[in-house]
Amino acid sequence: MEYNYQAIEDRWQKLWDEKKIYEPVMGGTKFLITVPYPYCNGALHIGHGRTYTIADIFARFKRMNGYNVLFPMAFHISGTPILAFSKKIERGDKTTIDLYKSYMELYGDDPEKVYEFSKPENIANYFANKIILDFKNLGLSIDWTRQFNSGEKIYNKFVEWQFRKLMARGYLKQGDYPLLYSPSDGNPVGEDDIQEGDTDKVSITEFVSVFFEMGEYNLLASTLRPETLEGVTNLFVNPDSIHSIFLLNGMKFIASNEGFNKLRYQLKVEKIGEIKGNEMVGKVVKEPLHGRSIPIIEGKFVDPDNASGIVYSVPYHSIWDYVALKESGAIIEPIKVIEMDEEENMEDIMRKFNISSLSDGEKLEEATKFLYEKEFYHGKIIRGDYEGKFIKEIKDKIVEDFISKGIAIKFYETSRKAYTREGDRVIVAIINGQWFIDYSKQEWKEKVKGLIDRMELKPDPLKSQFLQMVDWIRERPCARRRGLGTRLPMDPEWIIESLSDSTIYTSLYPVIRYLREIGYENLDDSIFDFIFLGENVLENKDERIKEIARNARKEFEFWYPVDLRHTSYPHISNHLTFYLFQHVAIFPENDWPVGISTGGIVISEGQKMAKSKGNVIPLLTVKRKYGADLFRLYLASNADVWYDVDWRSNEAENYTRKMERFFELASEASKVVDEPDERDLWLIARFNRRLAKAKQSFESMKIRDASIELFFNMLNDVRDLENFAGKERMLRVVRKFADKWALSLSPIIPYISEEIHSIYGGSEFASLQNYPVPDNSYENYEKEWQFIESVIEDYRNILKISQEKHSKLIINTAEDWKWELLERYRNEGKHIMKDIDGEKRDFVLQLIKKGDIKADIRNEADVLEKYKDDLKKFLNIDIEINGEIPPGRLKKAYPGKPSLTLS
RNA sequence: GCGGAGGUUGCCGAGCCUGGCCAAAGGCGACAGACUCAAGAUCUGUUCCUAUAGGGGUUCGCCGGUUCAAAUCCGGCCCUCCGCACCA
Repeated sequence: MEYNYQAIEDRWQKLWDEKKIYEPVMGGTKFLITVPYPYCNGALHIGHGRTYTIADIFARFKRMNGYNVLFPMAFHISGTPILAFSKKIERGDKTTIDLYKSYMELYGDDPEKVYEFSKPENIANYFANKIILDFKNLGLSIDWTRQFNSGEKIYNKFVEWQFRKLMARGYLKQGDYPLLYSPSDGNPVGEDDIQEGDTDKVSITEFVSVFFEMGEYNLLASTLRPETLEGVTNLFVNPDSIHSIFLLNGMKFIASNEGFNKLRYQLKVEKIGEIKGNEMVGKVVKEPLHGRSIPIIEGKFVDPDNASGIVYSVPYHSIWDYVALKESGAIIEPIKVIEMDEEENMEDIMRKFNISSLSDGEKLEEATKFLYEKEFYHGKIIRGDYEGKFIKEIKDKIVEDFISKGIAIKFYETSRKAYTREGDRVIVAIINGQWFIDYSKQEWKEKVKGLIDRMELKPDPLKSQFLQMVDWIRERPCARRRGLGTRLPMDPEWIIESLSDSTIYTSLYPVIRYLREIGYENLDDSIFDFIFLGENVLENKDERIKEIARNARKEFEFWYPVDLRHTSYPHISNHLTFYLFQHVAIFPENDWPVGISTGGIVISEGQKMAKSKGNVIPLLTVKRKYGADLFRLYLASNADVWYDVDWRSNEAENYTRKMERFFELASEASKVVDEPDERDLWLIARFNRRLAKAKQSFESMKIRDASIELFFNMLNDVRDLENFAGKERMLRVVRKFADKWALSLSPIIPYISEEIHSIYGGSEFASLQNYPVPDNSYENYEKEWQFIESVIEDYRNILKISQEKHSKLIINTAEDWKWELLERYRNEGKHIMKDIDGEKRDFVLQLIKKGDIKADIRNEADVLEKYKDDLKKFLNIDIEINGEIPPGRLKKAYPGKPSLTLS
């Protein structure tokens, strides 16, 4: 029978669907496994497929081990990307339209319907449906009856409830916060609103703008290195740029016009005049720390469009300043502020980086970075209030001090010059009243740590990574002005941000159908309190709703908490950490998560998948080209769960042949009627040994080990038997365990497993069978075979170095006295060396050196006799057992390793 | 810098926790043979060096240490990758 994966997979998928075998009802020992839901803005690629497949393999294994497994999923649509895409399509953005057309073509839909995507919910629904198809194709044992998406009204109500709880527990707060912003648009902007925003990320840089007094004015000079202020020797002002004079807190300031226009969005300032740069050059200002007078020097290199457009100069520690001063011809003695074990001299740096003038911009940048890193991590301050401190320890404190002393302000600037897709400038604005979740609360952190401590976390390092995260996590902005999602109930101007609205939604899986029954318009906090927290607060509801709620509560209590949440490691530092915090904040302790596992990502042909590289492989392509089973097997066996998988198409081709071989073996064997030859029973022993090992591997999520044992190594064993004993004999043995073999692989390759199981007369689904139990009653046959194998290996070894032609192989087993000594050695240890000598001594010495023997069978000669004909044929040489050989040769014979003589 | 992972024989990648059966699984690649008119696919064998009898030598980032014995344990050093947030 030919292996037609397409037909097999279609058939079983349909049957699973029809019989609803992955839609569990309450009862037995439950196991709830979840994976973070995907964001529905495009076709899924093989990386998404992996995370779900690993979870599915584990779910299937658990199911076959008697657990009542619930594996639900839902869809994420909150946030800005979907909205942004739909806007772009509405605007007619060609790149986006082409991208979405290509998705639609991939799925065989009419690309002209792309214009329906100008409604964001159409994007979300379209891809949610495609994801369902993709995942059904993959053979995931998901209960689709419990799906929902994060844009549903029920979901909104639920998240509102969650945030009111957070508020009541004091975990929400408001404050000011810098954001990327488009002044012409009057709105914050995200990555996808910015030109090249996805490939060249824009972040917010925090400058410190220090006040330098010039008469009644303060010049605002900006720096990224406030710790060097002690070493300031002068200011640089661009003579050609126009500067604004403005009021801030009643004081008069000067900054470049460009700088002032940014500051307007960060602080309350009022422009009262202008002054040109060259009017200031040559004047003197007072530095704020000691009131020293320093000159303003002309600096044409100063970019008025960077921060406040005025800089202060620290020639001892800044290569820019050093070179600029050198060029200006001014005679100024640098002041040293930072000391390092290995001092860097500016002249050396100039040589090292091949800098000759200010026009070497790139090299100057490079040198600046080099110097800064060195000084930041190794430099110690040697002047002023912070003398003796390391910069890395004190930098933040310095900034705070300057601000509280009233000698500086923070100035937020974009990390590079950025423009919106419409071409308008992107700057940084301070948003007032930004909402935060206050993850910095100590008591909260302690509880989370307690939880982490008792959770089952895989792989092991996950625990310390989580603990680290808990220590570091601070306030997190949790709402935005735009995007899809749930409005913040206490301040509906704000929309809850997408990572904050998806932290405890796993609790909806058990009860979503009841909530639908109740209807979103009837949902209020009391119902959620009742269902999720068991608080008895339903008095004034009508009986029907009370009844449904009581059932929901029952189902929630049954399934919750989540036994295992599996995802890829990039989620550790965000989603998973929030997931833990939020559960601790909202739910009683017995509903806190039980286990988390993280896995690697998928790379393609050795490279990270990225749209820009054009090497993203859609899930659908793989399924079509190779089939789901092959893909699953590949994922399972290519790398351990927690390492990255490298998808290589030529290896995938090789898997195709293995799959075919497996299928053909099983189906051909099913037609054989003869009983196996006793000599070949070792293969059954081998299978059972591998099965036992694989089962253990599965338990600890070592899916790779399990798949290699059961699939690849087993196929090799079968091949060995075929080569040794011929196909006919091999098939007779394979028939004996093929069904069990298929079942043992069912978690990994469920479709082919169903097919083989049915060929062998199984009337129930393989997916619902008990996982096969290893049978160790064949052990002895394997020992005998191991012995034969080692003889074959030895023979080949000798053959390699012996170049003469031979027609006969004489095999002599070890003399009895050697077996006796071996027995004594095992019982008494090396002490027996005392009272033996000569040949015996040599023998025991070898034992000590080489360790015990592999194949321990006393009747070696009988076994050899048994396999003699096979060996003859296989090695293509005449064989004699315990024949005449030169006396010295017998010395080579050891228990488990007979002497071989060629003649 | 902080935290995590890792450096293994041409490549990928097991082994390391629980030292000895480890010249080190498996795959890829390469070489040779079988099949074929031929190529491919498939199958078989070889693949650190050396040796015309199963032996010897040198290997598991580098340097030391523990041990009868170390890829595996301990100490130090060098190097690589990942995360460090408001982005799903």
